[in-house]
Amino acid sequence: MEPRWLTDEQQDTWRALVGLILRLPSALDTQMRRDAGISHFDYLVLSTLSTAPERTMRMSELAAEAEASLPRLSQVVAKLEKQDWVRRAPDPADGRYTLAALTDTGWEKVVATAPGHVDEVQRLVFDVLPKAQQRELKEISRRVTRVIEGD
Amino acid sequence: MEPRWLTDEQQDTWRALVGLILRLPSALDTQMRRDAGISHFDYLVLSTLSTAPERTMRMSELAAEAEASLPRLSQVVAKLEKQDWVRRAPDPADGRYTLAALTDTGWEKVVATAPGHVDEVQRLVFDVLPKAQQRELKEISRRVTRVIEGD
DNA sequence: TAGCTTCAGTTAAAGGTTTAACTCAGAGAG
DNA sequence: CTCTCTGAGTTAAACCTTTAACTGAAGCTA
Repeated sequence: MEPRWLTDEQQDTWRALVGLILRLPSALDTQMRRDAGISHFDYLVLSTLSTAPERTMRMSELAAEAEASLPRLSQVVAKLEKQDWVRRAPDPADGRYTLAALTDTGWEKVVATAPGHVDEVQRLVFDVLPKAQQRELKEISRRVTRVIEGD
Repeated sequence: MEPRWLTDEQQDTWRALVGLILRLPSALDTQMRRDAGISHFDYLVLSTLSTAPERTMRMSELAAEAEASLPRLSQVVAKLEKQDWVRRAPDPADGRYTLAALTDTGWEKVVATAPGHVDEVQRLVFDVLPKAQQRELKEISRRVTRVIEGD
């Protein structure tokens, strides 16, 4: 069974994509650590919570939205809890779930941090891509993540 | 100075892209660990070396091609050296540089591992993207990484 | 030649992530 | 009612990555 080797064209594309997935995360991290003292993933957790009803979500829901494993989320939320940005409590409706809630100081942290983050996203991504490519990027990302989810 | 908030459309795109950059690396890692017992980054280092003249490169060159920091590369190469896949020696032409060379067993490891890797790349990326989107993906990735490099 | 500087590379420590084992609440079967 | 099963969440250990400090080779200046 002969493997399906990449064409030269595909190799170029693949190398470019690998460059992207290796560099973009660390670029986002750099900006967040420099300007807000937290990692990009910390911010993702806080900002995801900030958009939820009551600014509260179950840990497992939050993990799914933030594309994280539950152990990873658990560690990070423990850290955020020490800063008093998040608080955890068992779900009164079903003790198996844990509700994570954004505190007022956590909300303030998001508000203070969001502008620098969106500026960076604009600068790194949207400023350099014409509208048509922005549309393609959404479609491409969804198609690839859909396959991965299917596994 | 009002921050340049993302439009709804841009938010969708951004979320999709974040999903991609969080999931694709771990999907690649999963396949490599399962089928070859090494990380995707280990493979990237080995395969990059395998394409170099004499299968030999300076550490700093290799770090640049593999988009890695030098400390990270140094650790990984130390590990690969223990498996006798790579050997290091000072550059005779200039003792400040270190040459990393792929051994014969290292070459065999790449040959044995490549088919499973390319199959996975085809499956996750190229199989789900029409040619036009493949072209866009290359262009998009290059534009974004170019900005990041510029920093 | 001595001494300063620069830069490649390694090493050590701190922090983050993953994997596997464990705890515990609720649901269902007998 | 009790036993078992399932699945959410935490914890511990191994591993990996980053940051900062260190080593050592070559070049430059006096």
